[in-house]
Amino acid sequence: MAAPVRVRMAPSPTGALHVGGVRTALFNWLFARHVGGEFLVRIENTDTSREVQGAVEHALDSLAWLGLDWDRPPTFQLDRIDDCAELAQRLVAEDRAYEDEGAIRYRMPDEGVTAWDDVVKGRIEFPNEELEDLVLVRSDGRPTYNFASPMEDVWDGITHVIRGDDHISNTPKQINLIQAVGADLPVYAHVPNVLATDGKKLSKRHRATGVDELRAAGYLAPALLNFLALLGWAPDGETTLMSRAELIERFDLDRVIKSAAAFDYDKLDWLNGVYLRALPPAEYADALVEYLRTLGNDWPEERIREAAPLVQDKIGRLGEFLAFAGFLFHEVEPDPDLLDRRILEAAAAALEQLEPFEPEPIETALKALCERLELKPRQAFAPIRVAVTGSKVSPGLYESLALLGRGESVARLRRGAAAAAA
RNA sequence: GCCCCCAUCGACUAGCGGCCUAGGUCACCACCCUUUCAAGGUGGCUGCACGGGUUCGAAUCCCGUUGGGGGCACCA
Repeated sequence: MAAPVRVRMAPSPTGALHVGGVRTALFNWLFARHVGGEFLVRIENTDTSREVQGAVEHALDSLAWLGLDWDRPPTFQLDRIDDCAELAQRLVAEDRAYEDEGAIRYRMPDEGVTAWDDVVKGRIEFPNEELEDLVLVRSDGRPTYNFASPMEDVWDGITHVIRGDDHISNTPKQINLIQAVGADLPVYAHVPNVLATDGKKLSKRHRATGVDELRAAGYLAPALLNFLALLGWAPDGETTLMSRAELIERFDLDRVIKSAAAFDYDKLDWLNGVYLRALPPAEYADALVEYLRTLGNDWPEERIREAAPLVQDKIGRLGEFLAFAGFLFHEVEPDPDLLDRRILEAAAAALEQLEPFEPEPIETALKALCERLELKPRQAFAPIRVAVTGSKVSPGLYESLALLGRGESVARLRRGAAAAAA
C-alpha cells in the first residue's frame, strides 16, 4: 500500500506572502485535496537575521483568507536544530561529513550524476562534479536550509515536494543528503515561476504582489484562487471559470506547464468582476461591508447595503466602491466647468416636488425635462450627474438620486447651479 | 565563466506526428445596446523564436543557434 500523500508549503518569514509563493502553495493544496492527502505548513526560519516581525502570522492569515487550510499545526524549522546537529554529528562519525572552520560540511560525490524524474520538468540530471561540499551546520550551530529542509521532509513523511523551479539546482544536493540517511526520495515537482507582465521577475515595482495588498484592493479570494490556478495549469483549452470544488476535482500535477507565466492584472480584474457580478445581492452586500470594515472604513452599514445593488454590475474590484459610490457618503466638489446653471436649476425645480422620490418617477421627470429643454438625455444628464456625484462616471443616475434623497439631491443641484462657470 | 531550466497571438493557455488554412479566454479595435461608466451582444486583428535534420507528413520528435530565467553562499 502506498504511503498517504503529504505535501507542504515552506515559506520563510522574510516578508508578506507573495503571489508567486501562494501559487505554489495553491498547487500543493489542490494536489493534496485532490488525492485526499495532507497539506502542511512549515516555516523555514533558519536564517534568523532575515526574519521579519509578524511575518509568520501575516502569512498564515493570508493562507486562511484564501481558504488554503492546513492539516496540522505549522512547524518551525529552527525547532529541529538539535535533530539536525545530532544527525550532522552522525554523518561526521561515518566520515560522510567533516568539520571545516567550525562548520560541518557534507562530502558530495565527485563523479557520476544525480538525477530524478521531475513530474513537471521531466528527467533532470546534474553532473556530480558540479556539487561542492555542502555546509550542513553553520559555525554557530544553526543548520542550513539545504540540510534542514530535506531532512524535515524525511521526518515529516513528505511524499511530494512541489516548489518553485528556482529550487531545481538545490535538488541534487538534497537528494544526496536524503540518500545518505537511507530514506526514500520524495516525488519532485518543480513548478515554473510567476513573472510580471513585462516578463521580468515579479516585484514590488510592478503593482501589488502581496496577498494582503490584493485583498486590500478588493479582490475576492475565490477569484484570486481561480486566476492563480490558471497560471501554469489548465484542465483543457476551454475552461476558465472554476470554483474551488472544481479546481480540486480537476487539478492534476501532470498538466502543470513547464514554462514561466506572467501575472496579468487585466485578466485578474476581469475574472474578479465575473465573480463579483455572479454573487447573490445579499452576499455581495455582505462582502462589500466586510471589505470596507477590514479597510477601517466607517461608513454606515445600512447605507452601504443600499448602495451595493447600484454598483454590483459596475465595478470589478470592491476597492472601486470608494470612488464610485463615495458621493452617497460625503459631500462632492464638482468641477464648475462641467456644470450648467440653466439645466441644474430646471432639474432642481423638476425634482423638488416629485412624489414619490423613486427611480421610475425620477426617470419620467428628467426625460420630460429633456424635452422641455430640447436637449438629448446625454447632454442634459451630464451636468446633473456631475453636480450630484461629483464625477462624470457614476452608478445609474435615477437610482443614485433616489438613494441620495430628495433633500440632498436638490440641494446639490442648487449648489451646482450657483457654482456653474457659465 | 560553468551548470540547470524554459521557448504557440501583447498576456494566460489548448495542442502530446496527419482532426491545425493552430482552438479558447483576457487585452485591443469596430459595430450594436445605452443617461455616464461598466456589463452584455456581434464581428475583427495578432502567434507556432531561428536554422538544420527525422518522416509520406512536424507547432508537435532530434540537434544546433538565439533569447529569457534560475543556480554556482556558513540566504531561503
